[in-house]
Amino acid sequence: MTSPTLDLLHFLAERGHNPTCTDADGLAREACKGTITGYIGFDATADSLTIGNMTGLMMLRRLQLAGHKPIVLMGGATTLVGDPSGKDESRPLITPEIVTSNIASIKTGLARLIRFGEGKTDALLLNNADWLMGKGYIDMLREVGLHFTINRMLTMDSVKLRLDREQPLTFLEFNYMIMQGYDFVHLRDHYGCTLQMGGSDQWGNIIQGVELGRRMKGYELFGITQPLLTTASGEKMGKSAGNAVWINANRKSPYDFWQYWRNCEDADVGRWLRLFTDLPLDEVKRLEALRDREINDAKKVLATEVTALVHGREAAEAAAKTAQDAFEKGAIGGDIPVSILPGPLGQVGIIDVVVSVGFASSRGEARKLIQGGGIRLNDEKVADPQLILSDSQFPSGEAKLSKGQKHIVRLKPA
RNA sequence: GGAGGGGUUGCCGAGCGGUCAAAGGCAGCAGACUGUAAAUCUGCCCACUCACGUGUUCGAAGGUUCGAAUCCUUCCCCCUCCA
Repeated sequence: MTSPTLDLLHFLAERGHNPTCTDADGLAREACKGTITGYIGFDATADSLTIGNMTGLMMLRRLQLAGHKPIVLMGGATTLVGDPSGKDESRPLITPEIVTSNIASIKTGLARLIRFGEGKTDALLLNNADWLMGKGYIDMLREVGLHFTINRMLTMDSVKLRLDREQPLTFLEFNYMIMQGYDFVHLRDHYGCTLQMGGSDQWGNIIQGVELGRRMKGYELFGITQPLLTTASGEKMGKSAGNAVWINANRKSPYDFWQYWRNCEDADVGRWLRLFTDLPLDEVKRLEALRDREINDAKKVLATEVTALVHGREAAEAAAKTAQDAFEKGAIGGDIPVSILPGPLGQVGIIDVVVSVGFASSRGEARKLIQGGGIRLNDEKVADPQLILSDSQFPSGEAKLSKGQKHIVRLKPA
């Protein structure tokens, strides 16, 4: 048995994180001393994290599983500044009030992925607003700014990208890396945190923190990054119909979340199973070896396991059952959303119904959908856009309306 | 401060007095084929209208024209080069 830390890097590698470490040997020595505390920072630009953040969350989860202590750092202060890394233009400013409420909401979505608490390896959720907001400008410059040279900062990729493209990089954003560096040192001071993880776009920021710790206090700090995830066909991971796949249930229902994973590309199943579930590796190997029609079984396992990690086992099973009923039995129930008709039977037209359930954003769009054969009522194509709904379509008190193969709604009379 | 180049429907990007609701590509939605996959092919893709059509769009406001995204004026914003 090697040291726990070699295990950590090895563990991350075998689960598909492809970690790059600033100093693997040093981190190994550090692990010999005992539990490592490691953190990842998240911006609070929205009220929920997305599955784009999930690889980071899974790294924290695995840090914890490996017997170490994770810190989830919410960027209550840094979000007000905006990280230029990996972006080719500035983001609009966001107000402190929004950031605060975003953080509160994000917290609720993390409970199942990472175990929080008071114990030795229980995770902490911190907010850098707690130490950055009250920090005086002159203090900050003298304590921290002293250790950064413009020469060095200008060599950072995040800065170079903007300069090379002759896109503006504001002084505001230019300060982001200083704040992030200071966070790392603060976490080392107060929580003994010696490891920062993140996506490869964070490499520069992490290095700055490592160097700052050494200059200010002689600390030995470490960083691990993982490459940006893309799907097998080269898309940036985590978008569905152009929208982010949110982790919080109020943003995306467990059923829709389940569907996202169920619909992944064949070529991604193995990677996703490794990264986003805790399934044993032999099981992963068995599942990813399935071919053709059978690979659907692997996708169902993937969907249920990931959904269970995020929304809980019960919600995951329910989503799986709803999907099975809907797609394999043609039944509707469970988590299929219910919509009330916008008018009385015998009067409401199908077009208005299609719009009111959200299948189309205008009546014209609804009409075109129907004309294109995209709408079905009780599994029968609606051919006539003028169709008026009547009792006969609601034999059991409700009707099934679908758009395409995957969008289903249960209709109930007003 | 001086000299130029721009701002077009989600994005990229044509158009440069009528035939422009505006080419093409991407993204998206639907159909076919399938396995709730990928690839491919087809249709749709500002709004209202069964439809003919109508109403709002091409940074903003005015103007010239029978007629403007296209020309003129002013304004706002972005970029490049020179100081």
